[in-house]
Amino acid sequence: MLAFWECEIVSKSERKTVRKRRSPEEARAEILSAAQARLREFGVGGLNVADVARDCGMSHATVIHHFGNTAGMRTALVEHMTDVLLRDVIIALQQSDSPNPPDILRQLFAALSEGGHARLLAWLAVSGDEFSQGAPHSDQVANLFAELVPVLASRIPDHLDQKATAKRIIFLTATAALGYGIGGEPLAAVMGVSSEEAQEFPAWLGELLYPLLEG
Amino acid sequence: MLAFWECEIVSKSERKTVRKRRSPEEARAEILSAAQARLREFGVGGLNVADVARDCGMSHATVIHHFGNTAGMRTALVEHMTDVLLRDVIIALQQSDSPNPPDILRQLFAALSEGGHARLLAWLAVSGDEFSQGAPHSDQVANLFAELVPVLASRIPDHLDQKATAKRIIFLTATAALGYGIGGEPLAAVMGVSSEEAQEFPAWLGELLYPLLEG
DNA sequence: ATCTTTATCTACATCATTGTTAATAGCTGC
DNA sequence: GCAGCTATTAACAATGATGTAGATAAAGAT
Repeated sequence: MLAFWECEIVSKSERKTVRKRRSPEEARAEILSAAQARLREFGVGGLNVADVARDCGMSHATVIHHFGNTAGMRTALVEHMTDVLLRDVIIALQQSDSPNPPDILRQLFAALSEGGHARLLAWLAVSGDEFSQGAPHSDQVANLFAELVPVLASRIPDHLDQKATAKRIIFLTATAALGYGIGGEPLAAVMGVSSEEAQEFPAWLGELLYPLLEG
Repeated sequence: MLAFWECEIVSKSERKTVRKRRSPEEARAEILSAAQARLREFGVGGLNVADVARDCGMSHATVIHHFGNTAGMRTALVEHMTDVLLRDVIIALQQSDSPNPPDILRQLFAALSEGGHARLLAWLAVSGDEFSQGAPHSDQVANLFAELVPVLASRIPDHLDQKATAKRIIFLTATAALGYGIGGEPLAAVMGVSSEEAQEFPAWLGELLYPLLEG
């Protein structure tokens, strides 16, 4: 049996937690990673500082220390995810160095529909202007498309409006990839389409567009 | 100048608010309408009972009285919106009584991309299982597609797998409509596509698929 | 070693949202 | 008119999330 002051001292000394001290960059990266995982698993509702902090093994005050407030954390997350999205698209377009337009389109489709990118864009579209600060880098995306259009246009038969058709093809590829990435799985399920058939879909779309790129 | 007890009586009698008494059906409809408007304008974050109630000119306790709790209101909203979505799709497919497959596809595209239906589906996809109770009526949707597939398949050339091709065409139309409804506007803006050009896109898609339906 | 910096923690204050309860008021039927 | 039903309300309670303040500890610098 201890006297009350001893109890107090002991309990206070036992409560001394070991702190894991990170560099600011490490801390931010760790937090954003956990936040992204929570977003994937629990949706928008899971994006609160307390839960994210617990996933990182830190107190929520630390999260606020690094991002200012909850909104700061969220916009930083959007910025990070759009950065990754843009990087993936750029890589996809550069990777298909064989300037074979169907290949390019397939890469574009994959880059937009995979890796949760479509879900990110859907989230941005649905979360009413709440995260538009960290929104996609319009200029870079515009440049990307501006470079892509003439590549496709040069392959399109003369009797068509080459530039307009190229834009439409890209537009179709992008919208289909978006819809595929967001609702492809449940849609396939409800249509009785097997997952193998669904996975062949991008290739089929490429073949469908091939006649337009034979010029 | 009034004595304090008179003040009290007057203030209490003046505080008697006039109540607008609705039928349960009216109240539910009014609440769901306001909730849908808030969802459109403020996104998922705007869906709390207090704000919805204020938009209806009632207290939030009334909303809870009619739906049990906040989750009840939200699932009821999802149910209502998916009902409307399904109804619109059915109407669209029946309306094109001229069994001209390109027309059918165009109607399907319009029904899925317009009226905020695409945004609803995106919302469902992003809101991690939070509202899956009120999710689309899988059976009816499956029946819908089951009826649609043979109509298209009969028009598809023999040398192709008619049923598989029909499914792919429907799949493409649906995913493109989804992506178009969700991200068509900002995508067109960043691609330098005018809104007129974007509005012609569904028709162009129909023409693109036309050769497959000439059988 | 000592100092400085700052990432981290605990504890508290604040606010928003949700849900409950008891009273009230607007209908409908008699 | 009167009575019963219930939609509606105000007020309160409870919970959770956010943000703040001061103390503390881990690292580097001197």
